Amino acid sequence: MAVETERRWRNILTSQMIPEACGEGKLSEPSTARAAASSPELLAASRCILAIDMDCFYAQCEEIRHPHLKGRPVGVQQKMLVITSNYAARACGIKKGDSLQVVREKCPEITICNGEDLTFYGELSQRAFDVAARWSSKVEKLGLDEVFVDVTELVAERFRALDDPEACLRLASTGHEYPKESESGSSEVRVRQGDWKDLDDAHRCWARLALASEICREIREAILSEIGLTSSAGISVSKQLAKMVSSWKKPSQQTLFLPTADRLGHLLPDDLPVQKVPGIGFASTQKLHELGVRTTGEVLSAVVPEGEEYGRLLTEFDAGALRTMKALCLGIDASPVKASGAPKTCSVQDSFWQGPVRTDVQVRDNLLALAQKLITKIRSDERMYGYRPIPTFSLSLMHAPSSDGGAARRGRKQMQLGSFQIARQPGEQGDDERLQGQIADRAFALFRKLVPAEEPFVLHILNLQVGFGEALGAQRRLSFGASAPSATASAAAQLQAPVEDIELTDSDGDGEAGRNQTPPVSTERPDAVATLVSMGFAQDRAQRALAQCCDVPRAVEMLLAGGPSSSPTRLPRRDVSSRAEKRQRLNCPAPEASGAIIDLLD
DNA sequence: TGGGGTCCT
DNA sequence: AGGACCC
Repeated sequence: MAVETERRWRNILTSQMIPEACGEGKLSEPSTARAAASSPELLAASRCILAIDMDCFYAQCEEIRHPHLKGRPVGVQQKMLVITSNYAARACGIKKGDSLQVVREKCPEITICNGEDLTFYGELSQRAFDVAARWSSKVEKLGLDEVFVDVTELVAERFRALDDPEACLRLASTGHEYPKESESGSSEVRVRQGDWKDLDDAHRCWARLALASEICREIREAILSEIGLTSSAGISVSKQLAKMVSSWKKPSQQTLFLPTADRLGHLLPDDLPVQKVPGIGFASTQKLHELGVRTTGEVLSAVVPEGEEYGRLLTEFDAGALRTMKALCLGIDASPVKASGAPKTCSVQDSFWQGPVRTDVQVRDNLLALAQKLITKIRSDERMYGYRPIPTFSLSLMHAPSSDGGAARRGRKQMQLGSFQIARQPGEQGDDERLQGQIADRAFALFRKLVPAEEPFVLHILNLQVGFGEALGAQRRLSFGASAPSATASAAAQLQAPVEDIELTDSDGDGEAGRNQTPPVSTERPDAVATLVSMGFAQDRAQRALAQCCDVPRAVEMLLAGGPSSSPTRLPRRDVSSRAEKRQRLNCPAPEASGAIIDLLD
């Protein structure tokens, strides 16, 4: 390939690499790629990222909850809107935001389910997350129906696990390959592991992505067989590109995006409307449109710092935002897949557009109902993620000053809860009914600060939110993890060493020894509890131990040690994993190299 | 238009 | 506390 193309290619790949090696996850300017850009080791480290998206998630959940609905037209309603529908309903022409009226006209035989309570959706979402977490510790939630999975390490481990350098790999990617019309996988190439080092970086990158596409298929298959959810997915070197191709073929299909040489100048089409780019949202799109900028190509030609249009852009965006936008329009995104841990906030909301709330008594009633929902949700979060302090509480609302006067306004008031505790300790049996009234009292006080007494109002939205603090008892866990490598040491090693250089040795001396000896656990609660009960532990002790430990092995340790104790323990960190966990992941379904990988021909 | 979340300023 | 982004 031409020298210039080659250079750009390296720059682009480098900018999408492992963020720690690239400078704090910040987007890199392609034209100012770092000196490290030419380092072959870094180039070889381009990431493998999956974006997995459940098809019409709420509607699928309703089909699971009510199996007789399966295949018939189903819509999910919130207030007066049908927010989503299954594919049988979409065949009638139903679109995402249609009103209930329109939907009934288009499809009289449709079944409408109320989707205002998200509890069940949240449970299935968590189970899907836990499935993905068996393949990687880096799983990031985006809403209830989407996850990013960074499988870079697993890909590297599977390649390394080929202990016979003469063994042949059959290489073919799984699923579609953007923008090819036919399914890939038909053309295959045999490669010996010993040839690996002779491949150039581009081909290595493609081979790794092809293996990632196979891993993606495994994860989606597990989500389907274990939960019953179909999904669509994208595979590429960044969250952005993976996400953008994930919707190319739907439903229940996946697409691989290879950063091939012929696309390097324009990883994204020049005429792509800006709002299609993830990261450019409603507000930015409005501003760009006012400036006459509608496509990625127009952004790129306008964002040249010496150019005429740049000054106009600077009136609406700051320089940092412009750099980010430029990178996104080039198809460059170095943002890391952040392991989603326990939620940081918990909120409940209700809206009243059709039946306006105008009196203090109505507000009180609604606050009581919201407080009840909030407590229920908090208790659920505590069961799933452990017990954490709850230091802050806030109310936000949208209201109009009077019935027909001014425009809707938003407001928010926060307070510190101090000695008033919503959180419970693991063993504690609090009086949640009294708590409900106390929460409503405080919420009403906050409401008063936003809407003074005697002032007329029409309330449209009420929202209660709590913020979680750090888990207590950070030191307690050290006593459990003595035999495992410490989390911090492992993290430090990863920061200093390229992925390829760590975990090369198997301390058991036998690469096969650990295979399948540990049941896949992760954080899935119902199964985990059942596992512990089947091992002879009492159910309530098992639940409490799991709430504190989050995984079966640690819960077993705790139970054997006489726990769970009444003092809360720190949650295990999701973003570092022990050697045992890694080995387990490596040996996850289908570790065989035979089904792997790529079309090495151009 | 809903009922959730995250991060940045 | 508000605003941006995501679903």
